[in-house]
Amino acid sequence: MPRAGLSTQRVVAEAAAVADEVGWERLSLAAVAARVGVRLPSLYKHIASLDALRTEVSVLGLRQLGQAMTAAAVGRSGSDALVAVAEAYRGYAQEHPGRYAATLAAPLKDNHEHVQAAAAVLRVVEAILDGYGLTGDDTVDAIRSLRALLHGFVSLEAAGGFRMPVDVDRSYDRLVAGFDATLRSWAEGATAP
Amino acid sequence: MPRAGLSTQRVVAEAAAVADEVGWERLSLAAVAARVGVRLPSLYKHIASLDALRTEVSVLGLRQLGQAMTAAAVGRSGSDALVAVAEAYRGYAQEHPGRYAATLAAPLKDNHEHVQAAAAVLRVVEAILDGYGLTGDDTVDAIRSLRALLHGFVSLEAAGGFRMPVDVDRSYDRLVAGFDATLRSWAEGATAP
DNA sequence: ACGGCTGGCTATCTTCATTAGCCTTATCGC
DNA sequence: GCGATAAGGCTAATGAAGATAGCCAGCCGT
Repeated sequence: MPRAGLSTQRVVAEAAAVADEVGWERLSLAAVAARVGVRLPSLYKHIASLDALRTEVSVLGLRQLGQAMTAAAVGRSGSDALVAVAEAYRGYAQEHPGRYAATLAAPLKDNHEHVQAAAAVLRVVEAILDGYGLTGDDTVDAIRSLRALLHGFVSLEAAGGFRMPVDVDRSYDRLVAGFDATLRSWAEGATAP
Repeated sequence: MPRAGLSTQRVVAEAAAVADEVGWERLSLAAVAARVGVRLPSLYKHIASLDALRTEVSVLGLRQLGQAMTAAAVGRSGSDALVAVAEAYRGYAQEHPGRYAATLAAPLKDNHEHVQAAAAVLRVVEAILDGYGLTGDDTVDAIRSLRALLHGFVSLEAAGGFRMPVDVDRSYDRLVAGFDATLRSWAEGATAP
């Protein structure tokens, strides 16, 4: 019996592909095993459990999402950076819906790599908001709001929530532009008095 | 063997309770059967399948969410209505996380009741936005943006995404207030020239 | 009382995650 | 080269869960 030449990396990558194809919630060891051409129990030589595999797919997704966002942010600042990162965020979620869903679904507890990857994403967001001159709790409100905005739009879109015959790209652009204006007003309010 | 006195209504209600307690993704027939005190196959006298049950829980959630939003909106308009409905939306999601998750997860295809319930929610949102004097595609952009905002914040909060030691209520209020301002600016832009 | 529908049940099948244990293939020390 | 050893496949078996078939008791209207 020839060896399949698997590795944890490979299994995680294939699992991510399965998640992208059939949906994060339908990711199963059976599907991964079939895809890589081994019997199901063989996977246990490379992963601890289905839950562990899911966590690793989540980490992979967070890392890739962070990279995409970082790449979009370099060389830009202020509104330009905001728009570019928002675009990259949505683009990643559309290209890799399974991985994207994975980034939200995980425990985030006591997993160093997971915390690291999540922190990297957060850092990009913080860097963008730096350009708006926010202070104190305003920064936290802005981070939360931006994440809510991006995630909300992207996940509703993925769930098929936007059925009206109006350009979805345009709606997204306007949402982001509106938030840009909101951030500016927050900054003004903080520095004015 | 005494009859348990079940009904489709009852099974759906108990399934909703299970979803709220253990999470939408962990809703199982086994858990529902154990909760109502019957054997698993007995449930099939009242529901067609697990998927069908999930759809019905989804409809229940949409209806209740719509009622909560409608109740919050009556007697208010403009910013007041927006803030009140946003509060009701988040409140429902916090009280019934399983049902809330259910409202997003369903197919929405060829199920009349489901479409009806979703339309009721949409109607409340449209009614609120009416007060801002938006026109044409602006209305669609606003609907999508508002849904994205509310859903994004609420689902990130439910996923444990807001860990920083800053008041989450405040962040939500500011996000909603910021969007209120954005809507006003859209309306101005449309009527100005 | 009785015939039929209704709503429980047990038994069985399938799929999937998981564990145990075998056996072959690489690889490393000599 | 060559054998020891670890690693990476496998089959077999267990248990949970969804789904189906078919039995049988209670409740109904006549």
